Amino acid sequence: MERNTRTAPNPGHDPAELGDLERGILAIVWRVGAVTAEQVREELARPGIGRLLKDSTVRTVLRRLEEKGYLAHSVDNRTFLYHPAESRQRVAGRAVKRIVDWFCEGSVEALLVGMVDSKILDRAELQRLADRIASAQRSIHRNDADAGRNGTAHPGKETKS
Amino acid sequence: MERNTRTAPNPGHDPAELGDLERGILAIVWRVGAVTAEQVREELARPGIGRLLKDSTVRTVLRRLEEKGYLAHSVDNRTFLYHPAESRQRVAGRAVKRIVDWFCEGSVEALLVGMVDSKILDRAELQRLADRIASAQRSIHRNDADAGRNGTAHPGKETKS
DNA sequence: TCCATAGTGTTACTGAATGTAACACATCTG
DNA sequence: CAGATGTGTTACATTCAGTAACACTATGGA
Repeated sequence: MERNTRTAPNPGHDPAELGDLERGILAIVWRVGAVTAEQVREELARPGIGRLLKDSTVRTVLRRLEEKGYLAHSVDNRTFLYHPAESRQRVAGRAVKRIVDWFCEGSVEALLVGMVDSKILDRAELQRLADRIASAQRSIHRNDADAGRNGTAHPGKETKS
Repeated sequence: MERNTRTAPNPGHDPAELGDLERGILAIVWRVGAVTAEQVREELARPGIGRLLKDSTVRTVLRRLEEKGYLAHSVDNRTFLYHPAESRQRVAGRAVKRIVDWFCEGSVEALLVGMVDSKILDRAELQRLADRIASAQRSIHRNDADAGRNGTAHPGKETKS
């Protein structure tokens, strides 16, 4: 029982419903790649942003993130090794889709207009973006076929006892 | 005292922290333009999506939305007339900025890549987007100067008693 | 063999945000 | 003046995220 790297119980969870700590921990996992609860705990403590959290706190959040489908874990010699179940970009993409659906009636174009309008994107940047879309598309094309999906599906390392 | 069309107490509120009902009501206000609590109530009841809410419920949510800076109201003959304090696009823009900052390290490009990656945007659409950015920019340029910011700052109609 | 250590599983408490609404108060109108 | 209409205030239940304690279980060394 208990096969490692189990499937996420709830894929496609709404990323807007992540709290600050959850987001922070997710960021760490994305950055580091595969972490233990202890590592996460240390990472969190580093910049003095937050005091050192209790071990159980970190583990609770990690578990919740797994339940929500953001993380998966494998068991490396009795220790949980959490790793991303989805790439950051994928999560971001879904989050933005929701926003576009809710507030822009599904029009990505309208969204970009809104971003410029609210000074989030200036026209120069938008132009740069347009210029680069072609190359981005090429890169996407590559990723379409190989395992390059940043962070999705970690290569095995399962040394289950 | 109590000048009408008061200033939003909390502009720039995080749009991710809106509940379903709040979002729904906001959508109605954006669609209709300026509404009374009663109108909102009727609109909400229409598709049978939710049962008819009590009047006080709707008013509470409207008030909260105003507190959060999404709506403003003017008093038309003793009746509150709520109207958008910010355009949908602007709100969407802010929401997306947060997401980009959190999940894409500020790179809108990475976001677009992620959207394609998670099938939210297909390459054809992205291409169309690129093709249209120039014209969108022209349109933005126009909006830069005139009052065209969809939904922001409603023209007066204040018939305060 | 037996215990200390390292890790996990389970359960819980608190505060904030939302959905939902009752009730009291004010004002216009017939 | 009474009723209708509309606002102000207050409240309660739920849900979620932050935070953590405590119990349980292998594993490795004395």
